[in-house]
Amino acid sequence: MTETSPIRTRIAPSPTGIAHVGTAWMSMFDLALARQTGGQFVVRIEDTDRTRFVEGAEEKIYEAFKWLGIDYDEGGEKGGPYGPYKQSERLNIYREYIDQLLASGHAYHCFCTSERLTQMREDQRKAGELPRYDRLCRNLSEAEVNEKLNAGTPYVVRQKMPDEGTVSWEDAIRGHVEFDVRNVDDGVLLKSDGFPTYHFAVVVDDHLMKISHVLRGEEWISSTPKHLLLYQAFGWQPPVFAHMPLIRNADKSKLSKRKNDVSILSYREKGYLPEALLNFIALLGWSHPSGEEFFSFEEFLKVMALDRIQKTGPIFDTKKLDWMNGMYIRKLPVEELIQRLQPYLPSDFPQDRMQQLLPLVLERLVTLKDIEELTSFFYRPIEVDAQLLSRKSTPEVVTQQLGEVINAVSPLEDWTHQRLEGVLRQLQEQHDYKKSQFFMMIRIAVTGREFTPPLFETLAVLGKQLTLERLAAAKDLLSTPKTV
RNA sequence: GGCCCCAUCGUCUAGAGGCCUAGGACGUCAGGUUUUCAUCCUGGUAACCCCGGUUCGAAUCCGGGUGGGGUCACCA
Repeated sequence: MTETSPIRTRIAPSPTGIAHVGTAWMSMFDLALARQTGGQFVVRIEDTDRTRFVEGAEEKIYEAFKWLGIDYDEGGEKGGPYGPYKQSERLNIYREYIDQLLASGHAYHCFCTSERLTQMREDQRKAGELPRYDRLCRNLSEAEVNEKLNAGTPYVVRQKMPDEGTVSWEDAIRGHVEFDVRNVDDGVLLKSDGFPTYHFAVVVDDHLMKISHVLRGEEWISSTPKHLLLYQAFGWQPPVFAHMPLIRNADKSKLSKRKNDVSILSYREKGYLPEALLNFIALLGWSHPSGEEFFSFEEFLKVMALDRIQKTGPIFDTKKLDWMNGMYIRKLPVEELIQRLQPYLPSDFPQDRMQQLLPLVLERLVTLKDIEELTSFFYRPIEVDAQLLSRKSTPEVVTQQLGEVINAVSPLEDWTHQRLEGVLRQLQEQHDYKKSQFFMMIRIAVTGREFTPPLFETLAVLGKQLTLERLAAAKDLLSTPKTV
């Protein structure tokens, strides 16, 4: 079997926008195959569409890979022995191979204008036929072709499909797949601007870069016959194809940025840990042989095998990612967590109190970014809603209770949560106050919120001075007679 | 519409003929712990698309339906 020989894989992103989670997902599998066999994982930039090129998109991809820890071997910013790894820099190479195809009769010049093609498709649509090139230029004589060429007529080069027969391959994920060539169009190989189309460039590059296994989305299945026919025309050995399922939106359509957040870097911005994201997407369409759900990227690279990849397209539902991220955060050693938290801390965050604050909110963090929202009342002025404060009682009672609380805690010498708890519980029991009302009142008075970390610890960390100030302010808030 | 791919709880999945009265995880619901939220613990809810066939036996194999998806560009 081929398992023992080194596998060379590649990811071929187009710099047309954001770094896509699908790219990272596919790359994980590519990397695993390469690592397991001592092969290489290559990054090739497919920038043959000048109209969709986005400045900076390529850099985003490298940045995303770096953040995730997806370490490729060749291409990208690293270069390598089969470069250039950017298609726009390989134009002369494609030209050379196009000429080869033209000479061998596997391709032909087409001078049809886009207007004619549009009209042709329109007519076909009206006639109920399937839209495809009518092969008008396929039988142009050499003289006719030369004449047009000499006249400088714009042209494209098309692939000459066989008239009949079938093309098939053994897909590593789907098994035997077969197409009738009569369903394959005479597609464009070289565009009029001199750039190759994806279909042509991908075949030439994969061959020249010695890619042995092509992992790509299911969306490419229907164009694989074109690619296979090109390999045949060149007399090249095609790679193993493995068509992965398509990740989907909730409505089952192909994952899109319109319906989902598919930007890798935006997950970083939102405070997700790269290891959590990686673990989460590894579980899409694949499962660990042991049934484990939590495993490191290293572990994944070791145990991944194509035969555990599902054929059905998984829906990208990040609910589980939220849960997983929280779990990963809580498993991090405190010192490391503090380091990871740094980029998400607001400028006014009291770094010197991190050791006190973190334990209070640790189990409430879903993302790293939550740290700000969860701790802000410790170091920023609060706003207390009078209505909320006396919601479960009356302003009079609350005013009185707050007074008692102030009297009870004011004398405290050691401001610890144990002492605070002792004093306040005693007060509550002494008057037989309803716990939920009494403690919630204090909570709202000193934090302005209903949901906070445990009350006594919160008070302890808040400090005596600030606690008393806020209690007094809350009391004033209610006792100040409202003038109508 | 042609061609192609696919089909297990709401979601991610286990399952490669009997171990399945279909397992796990997330979510959700209920309860416990608790001064709130969260964490944690316990329990519940919930699926093999349909119809044939093969077989002693089918979630698993075959066929047909149905459903969903992809693709039909000088985009990838």
